[in-house]
Amino acid sequence: MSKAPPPKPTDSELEILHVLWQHGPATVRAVNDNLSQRRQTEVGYTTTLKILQLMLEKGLVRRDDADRSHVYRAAVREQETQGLLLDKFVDATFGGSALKLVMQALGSRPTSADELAQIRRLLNDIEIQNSTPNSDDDDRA
Amino acid sequence: MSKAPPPKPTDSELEILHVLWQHGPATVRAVNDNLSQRRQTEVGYTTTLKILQLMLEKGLVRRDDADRSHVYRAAVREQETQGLLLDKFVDATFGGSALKLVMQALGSRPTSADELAQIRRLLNDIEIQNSTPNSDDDDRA
DNA sequence: TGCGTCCTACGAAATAATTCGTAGTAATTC
DNA sequence: GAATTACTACGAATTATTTCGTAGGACGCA
Repeated sequence: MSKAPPPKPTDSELEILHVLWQHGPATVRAVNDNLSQRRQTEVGYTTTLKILQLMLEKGLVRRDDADRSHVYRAAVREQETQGLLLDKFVDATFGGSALKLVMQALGSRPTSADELAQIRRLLNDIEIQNSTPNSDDDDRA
Repeated sequence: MSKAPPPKPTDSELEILHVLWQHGPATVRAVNDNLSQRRQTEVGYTTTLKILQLMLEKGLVRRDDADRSHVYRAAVREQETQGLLLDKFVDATFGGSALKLVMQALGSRPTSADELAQIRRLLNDIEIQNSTPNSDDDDRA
């Protein structure tokens, strides 16, 4: 058996992950500065430190403590984490229907022509994949 | 000044809202039975009662206490609530980009041809709306 | 009327998340 | 080498959420 997968990050943890995903490995100081910037309010240094320590225990980040200033980096991938959170959110909010979510997301907010075009391209790709099953992803009828 | 808008429901509150949206006004007993069904585990009656009472204070539900068994009903609309939650979720998880969310939702899970068709129809509707503003949804230029 | 049942109200425990203060220690500087 | 600064570890207060126990009142019925 392998180790337990990292749990769903909390809001604060997710904010820190965004920083790490965007900037790569960083010290507590760097993360904290970045965090303070993107919020209205300052964040206490030890607050950021504490959360990073908890994230380390949960397996959400790894750290290099060779130097005195430890360097943290994300241990989970952005897409995978977003996918995990999305699954939970779809279940909780839209009863598991990704379709409803997409309809709501597109229907209740302005969407530019460019964005619509991107989505159309994606739909085309998906339909091609659906209709031309490859050896990897078979569709037994 | 008007009254404060109802806050974002918590997970448990959202679960109860789903029951009320689906079944209409209901007693605590009815909500609790329904809740116990859709979970693996039983829910304590007073747990449901308590949450409904808190939801009443927050303005998420209204109640008719004319009879001994009070009857609760949702005070917030399903679509609006989902929209509110979706906004927060998009901000927290996808940095505010609804496009990324949609791409992730469609790209990383199986989507049936029927669903894809529905989305295409929606895209068409949106593009028509974008290009032909009507009198109802004004176009002062 | 008295008993059992169902209901609401309320207090409070348990857990989780967020925040920060303090202490100790290593590095830096004069 | 003494003082200042920077960093980690840790404890703890605070707040929110979820959960349930208990008390008290109303109802129904024999």
